[in-house]
Amino acid sequence: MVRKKATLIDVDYRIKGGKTLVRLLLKGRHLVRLYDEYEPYFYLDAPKGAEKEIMGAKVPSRDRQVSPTRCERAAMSVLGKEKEIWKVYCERPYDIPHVSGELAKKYPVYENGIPFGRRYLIDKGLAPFTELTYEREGRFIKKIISKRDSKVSLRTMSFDIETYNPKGSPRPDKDEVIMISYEIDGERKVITSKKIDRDFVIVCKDEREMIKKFLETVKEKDTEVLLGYNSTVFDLPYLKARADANGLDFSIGRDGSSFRVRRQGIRDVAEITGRIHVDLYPLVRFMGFIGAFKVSKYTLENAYEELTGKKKLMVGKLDIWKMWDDENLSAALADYSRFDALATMEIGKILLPLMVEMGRLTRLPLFDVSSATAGQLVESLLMHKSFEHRAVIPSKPNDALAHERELGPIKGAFVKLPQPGIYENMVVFDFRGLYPSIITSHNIDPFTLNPPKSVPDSDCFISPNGHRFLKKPRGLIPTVLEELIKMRGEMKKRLKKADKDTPEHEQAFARVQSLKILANSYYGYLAYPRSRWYSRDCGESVTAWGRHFIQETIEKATQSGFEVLYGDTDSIFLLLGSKTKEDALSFMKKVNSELPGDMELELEGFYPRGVFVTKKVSGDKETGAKKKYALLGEDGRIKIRGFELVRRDWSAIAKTTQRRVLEAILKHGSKEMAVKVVKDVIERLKQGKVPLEDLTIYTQMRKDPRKYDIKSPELSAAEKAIKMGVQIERGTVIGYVITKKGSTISEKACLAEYAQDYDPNYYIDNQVLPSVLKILKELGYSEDDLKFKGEQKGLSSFF
DNA sequence: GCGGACTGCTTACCT
DNA sequence: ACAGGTAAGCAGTCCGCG
Repeated sequence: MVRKKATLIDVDYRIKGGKTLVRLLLKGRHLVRLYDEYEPYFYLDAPKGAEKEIMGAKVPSRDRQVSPTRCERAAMSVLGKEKEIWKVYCERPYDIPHVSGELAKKYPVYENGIPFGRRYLIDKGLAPFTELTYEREGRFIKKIISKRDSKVSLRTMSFDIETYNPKGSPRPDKDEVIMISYEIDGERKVITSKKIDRDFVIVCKDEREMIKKFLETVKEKDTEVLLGYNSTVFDLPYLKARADANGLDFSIGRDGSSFRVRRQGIRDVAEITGRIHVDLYPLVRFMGFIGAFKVSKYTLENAYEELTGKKKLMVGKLDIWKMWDDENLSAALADYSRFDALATMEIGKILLPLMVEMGRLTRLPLFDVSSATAGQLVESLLMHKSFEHRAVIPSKPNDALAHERELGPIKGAFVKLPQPGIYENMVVFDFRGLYPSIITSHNIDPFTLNPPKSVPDSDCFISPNGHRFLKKPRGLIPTVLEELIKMRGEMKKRLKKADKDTPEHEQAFARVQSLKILANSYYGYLAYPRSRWYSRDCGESVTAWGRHFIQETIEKATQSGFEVLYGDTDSIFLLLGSKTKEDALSFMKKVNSELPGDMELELEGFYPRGVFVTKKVSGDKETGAKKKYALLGEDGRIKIRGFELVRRDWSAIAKTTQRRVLEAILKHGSKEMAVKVVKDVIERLKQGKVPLEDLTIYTQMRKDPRKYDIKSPELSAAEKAIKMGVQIERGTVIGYVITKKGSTISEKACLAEYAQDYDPNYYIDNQVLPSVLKILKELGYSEDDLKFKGEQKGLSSFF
């Protein structure tokens, strides 16, 4: 028996000799794989006398008829009630869905659909990135003695490929890989088959040797984490296809295997045995989606530039093959290729610490956490906590139930209609973590919901829509959420104390971030139709209380003599008017003294000026627009929400002009300046002086280009490009320009790369003017002033 | 035959 | 594939208009 220490990295399982062996990947000085025997099982809520019936179940599994191996009674908390149920064991993890599926026809089944590696982590109370002290015998773990947080560093390689693309997009069956760049341990190289005079270039005799060299390097460097950018969809499959074409095994795994692509939700993930493949592209998108890091475009270039603040070396994608063919330019192409590996590595350095902390927190291994959805993060932690509380983990709903849940969406938040205009001296308050604090303050949980009638109202929280929640005992979800909020508070203190640019600071930052992301996802998970802990009544109650508190606060503010301009979900915008900042703060204090539990109204800020605009409507009803405003902060910065300016599907020319108009009005209070800005831009547009990149409109194709019902400008541009050989599929963000050629806007649309000219009238009438007029209108320009009734030329004639 | 009102599809935003 | 609420563009259709 040997006592050892190592950090837990990953976990999966193998079947050997009819036994299921959990396989742990640990890192001490080196990576080691150790095994532990563990039996797969699920729970069944069947009567005491059902043993014969359970053991008698016989169903086809993967390769043969299987039955449970044994079963036993277990005392558990089942959907909020203490009772005895059956714990049913099977030989192999993949027998579980078959056997439980059969028995589910008659009795409720719990804890299904848990991947076996995770099952093991849950039952042993283990989290990735913790250091285990354990006793081992041969290749088996005998006993885990202790565990603690660990700062493990993983050998990380970034990589990227360039391909020959004379037809626009490269064709994996014909077009060669011309460069493979990578970075590991500060060594940044480009593998290529052309003699290029650069000291970082590794020259191979042909494509086959290049791929071989790359695979050897991955192996020799003992790569533990492999970072790519869109590598699941592009680099890995392309390399594999080229390896096949060259009669080469694409043996990138630690055991010499290739990679496996698995469908996860709507996207694919690529797994590599013995290494952790992290595709940063979906990760960058996910970060934006949950509001952690937001980038305006998801290209490697843009993500790198916006996340690091540095400029990336670029070449035109369509020129790559020409550069390769041109002796004078192939060195520049190598520089670019090498930069891709660097950019990928740098993005990894920003996102990986966050993934590691999120993994620790949710107990998910790095690969899983890097490819997880928000729902999986929440669910993972809840499953662990549920186990700790000896409560059965609810099963995932089947498709029929999930679809049924989707049919009745839950009523959401309240948004107050603003009165359009320009205002001075405002104060904005918002509820800190509104939904999480509502959940913890009212003990909202599927199993504290609707107690028996015999429980008096005084022992319940009653939601505005009439649902009752037991005050005691605490539900699992409020308990876990409360822990997260508390941890975040403590971690924020630690973050403040830590010196910048230290490992402590980086870790505290990543933890604060992870905790925030996670805590904010609980409400969504409760109302998510495929959630194990779905409860329509809970979800409805959270939003009902949300609407209740924001509306109550608006009433209180009005009664206290403030004019309430706007509010959305958890925020209220007040006009100070004759009142002082102190009055506002004492109002906030008063509100807080009347709020229950953890709920708190916070000062978001004071704003000397702000503007709300009119909603664009056909007809003559004029109302304010929700979710669109601009505020001038006391520090001179402008906070802009919802305007064209913050949308990627508007051209830069419209957006910068709108920004300059807002600055002229909010900062300088000058409408003359604003009008001059607009006149100048229109003049430049008319003279054809505006570069195409300022006119490009970016839109994501959210469907397969063949599956649209109607023709839109972006679809029309995409179709033209596809004809020329450009690859455009679901998810591609395309940039297009409205050109002079054609009659409808769609006909005029053309992919930016191929555009030769632009239609100034479109950019004046449909881009610049609409986006600035809605603001200028608040300065007293009347509708008629701006429209020039009867004028056929449209708005452009006004300026 | 033309413009305005309106609808449906679509995207991207706010919290 | 965590939720709902919202604005707004463009294409297409309907409707009035002697």
